[in-house]
Amino acid sequence: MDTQRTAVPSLPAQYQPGEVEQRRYEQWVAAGHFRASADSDKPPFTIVIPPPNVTGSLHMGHALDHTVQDALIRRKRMQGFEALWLPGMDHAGIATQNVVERQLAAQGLSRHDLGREKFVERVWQWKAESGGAILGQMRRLGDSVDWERERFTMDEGLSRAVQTMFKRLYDDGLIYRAERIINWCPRCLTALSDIEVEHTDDDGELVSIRYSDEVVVATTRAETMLGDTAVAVHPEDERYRHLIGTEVEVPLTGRMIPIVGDEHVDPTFGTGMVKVTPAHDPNDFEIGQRHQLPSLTIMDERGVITAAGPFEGLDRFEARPAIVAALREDGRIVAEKRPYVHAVGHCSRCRTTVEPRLSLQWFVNTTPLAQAAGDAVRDGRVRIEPAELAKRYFAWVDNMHDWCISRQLWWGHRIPVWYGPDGEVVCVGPDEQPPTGPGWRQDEDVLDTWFSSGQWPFSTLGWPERTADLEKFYPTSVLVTGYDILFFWVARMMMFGLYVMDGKPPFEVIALHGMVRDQYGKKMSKSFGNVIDPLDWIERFGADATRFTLARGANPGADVPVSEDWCQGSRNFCNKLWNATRFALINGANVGGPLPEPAQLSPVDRWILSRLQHVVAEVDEQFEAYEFAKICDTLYHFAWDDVCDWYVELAKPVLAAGGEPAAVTRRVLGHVLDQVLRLLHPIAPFVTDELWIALTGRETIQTAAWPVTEPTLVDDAAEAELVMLQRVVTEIRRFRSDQGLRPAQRVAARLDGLAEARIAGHEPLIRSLVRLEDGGPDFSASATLAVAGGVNVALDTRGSIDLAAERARLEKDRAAAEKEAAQARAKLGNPAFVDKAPEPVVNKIKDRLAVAEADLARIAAALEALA
RNA sequence: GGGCGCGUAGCUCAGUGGGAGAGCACUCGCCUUACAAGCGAGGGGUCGCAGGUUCGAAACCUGCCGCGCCCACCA
Repeated sequence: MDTQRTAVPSLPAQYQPGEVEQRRYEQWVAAGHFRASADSDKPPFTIVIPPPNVTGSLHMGHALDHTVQDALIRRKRMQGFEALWLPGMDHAGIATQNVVERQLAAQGLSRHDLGREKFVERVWQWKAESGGAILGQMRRLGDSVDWERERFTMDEGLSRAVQTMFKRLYDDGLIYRAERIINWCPRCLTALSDIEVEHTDDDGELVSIRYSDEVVVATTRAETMLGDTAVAVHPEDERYRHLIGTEVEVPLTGRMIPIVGDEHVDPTFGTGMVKVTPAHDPNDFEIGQRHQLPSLTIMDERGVITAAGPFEGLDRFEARPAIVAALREDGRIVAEKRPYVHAVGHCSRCRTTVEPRLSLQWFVNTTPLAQAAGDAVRDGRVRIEPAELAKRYFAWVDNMHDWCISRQLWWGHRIPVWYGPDGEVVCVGPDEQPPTGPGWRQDEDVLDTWFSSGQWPFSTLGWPERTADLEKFYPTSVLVTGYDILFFWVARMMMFGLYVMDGKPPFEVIALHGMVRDQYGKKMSKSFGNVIDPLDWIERFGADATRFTLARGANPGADVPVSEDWCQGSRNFCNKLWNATRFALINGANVGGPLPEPAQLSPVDRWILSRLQHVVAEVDEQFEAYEFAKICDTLYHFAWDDVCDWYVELAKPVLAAGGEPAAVTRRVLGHVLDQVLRLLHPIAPFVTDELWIALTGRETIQTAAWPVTEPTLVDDAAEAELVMLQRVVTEIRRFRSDQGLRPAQRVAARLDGLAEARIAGHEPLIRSLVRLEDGGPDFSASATLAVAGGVNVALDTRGSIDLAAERARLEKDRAAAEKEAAQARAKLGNPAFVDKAPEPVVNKIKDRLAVAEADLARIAAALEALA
């Protein structure tokens, strides 16, 4: 049995993660453990990383996202899958361009000073510097990504995918160019899609302006009146119906505009009259369309008034008060309300107030694509975890507006459309030559960054080519990301994937996690000063502790609160594993060969092996349900409570006694630790690998098989026996604690009733754990303690027992038992309960009553013995 | 304005119809030869409020109060 015993390496008493982590990670990469091959016979398991913004650095949210993905990948790898975790980064068009523009601004330059070509070159330079930092952070986290497949959304291959996708959508009539009111950022000087606009409730000022005696309109944006081309009223509004078809003069401009009737107007709001500015408001634009109103653009792309007159050249926010002042002077202002809180859109990248602007842009007609994206989830081909979040997904895809994809930026994929001298428009595919000749020019704009990241699950695998990778690894298995980009990114990938991959959705499961928050549930923000850098934790507590802390808080779809205290707890847990393994090594734990025959196993061995089977089954279920918090909880308690606090403590006397029982225990201990380390490896890869190698002498835990349950090892009797043993031990310890008996102090005692409690065989163990010694033949008790399961302990402490304290304790226990018994009797005395409750429930109550009554009897006997 | 969700121990959260749980924090006692980043014991909750359904509600229904998030073109 001891032949495979490993040499005892000298592990230090405390786990030092820093040294271990760097050494191990380089070994893992060098050994090629993270590489996946399309040629493999193993079934594929694929995750593509949500590509981080190339200019950013990884924050706690990434650490959470990566921990979850790495855990899934590592487990599948151990389960024998060809597991591919594909890394990469996103060029993040507008965000990246803004960063570089800010750098230029610090030198007093603008992108126009450099010109398009030089500017883009400059962004590539910045990408090279910044991207490297992210890759380094991923290594520190322990991400087992296939580095040979790292991709970037602006790579040649991915750019080819973008062009192919554009061309295909264009040819199918799903991409079109139109003049529309779009969200415009006057600072970034580009169009924004709906999702790039964030609404906040801002203070404004609502003024009512008298256009004529009968016409009074309200507005928060007085400056737009320079572009008014109508006033609208509800067609059914009795007050104003007679005005429809007449004209009114716009103050300050002298322009005559018609009054039209339009259903959009809410007669109950304000005066029930609306000024209509088709070029500067999306609603007004629609009203304009319906009534063939002209659109008067009164502002340039920077938000500066261009309408001729006294306000020309003023910024929109200067023009507003100036116009209000001028109107007031004219006596045109009839009412003012301020502050007036209303929703205002801001550029999500720079916070500038968005200006609705009439302009010519490219759009994707999302109607058929969004329909398919919704159906794939509705019909179960794609599962959203947690399922409740599917409602949000549907709310989005079922109400999707057409997607504005052109951006007036330089950093990104240029729109592959050429315009000819005679108004020709040619969309050019990746293998086609763009038209040449005088007068031809390419569209200046680039595509929305989500247009390329939306193709990530297949473009990274080689699409549009039908590569071996694409065949093997698409569709991907699970997409792990925060619920915050369910709309931005996930819905786009669904639309594109279904569209070009023969209706195959890009992933089987969408596993959503929440946002990382601080220990009070507050959002982490720089201004609040509660941001935690994952690298700081990795350095102080280790990557495993950081990962465990995040995973431990990760309930599906829910936000994840973290704090340094909790990370410290995780670090302590890693150290606990470390020391448990140290104990095992010192005591010659054996990890080779089959487990001993059942007949050789002690009840304690059978108990821990049985518990292990439950744990393996639970962890598997929890993994399948993405219940990371529960995985951590299960393993934490099994490793710490069952293995360390009970099994190891119970094993000590056995190991000390030596002989065959000790050999059996060494084998069981080795097995249990081996399995626990495997189960924990996906979450805490470093410490488990280090310990497993020390324990087994083998190369790495990464390729060790994932534990499977062994039903023959489930042993209910042994579990019941240990529960009783634990209760008795705990009760005796409580007595010792209550009595202030020093842990080292031995007490003479006689244990009565162990046979009735079916733990007679454990008497030596119990005595050893709670330091009770045999009183010998002339034993005479000075006190009696009633403990669980019919066990009484007769003690002789030579007069040092505080009888009053013990009596008080027993009285308290009796009160509790009486309450319990009374409750049970009341239930059983209720005919409705006995009649209607299911039988197991009734039996349970009967059992409970029996136990309570037995407890009462024991307590009474003990009290009598005290007296 | 529309939609979704939450309110359980001091803090953060599990628990979805039958004995109120975990981690951290707290109290007491211990350096018991794996671990003081540890060991043992303990205290602490009318499960937001009010009704209802049920033999039985923290859980299911209704209303109210409080909080959060997402979406949104009421000037």
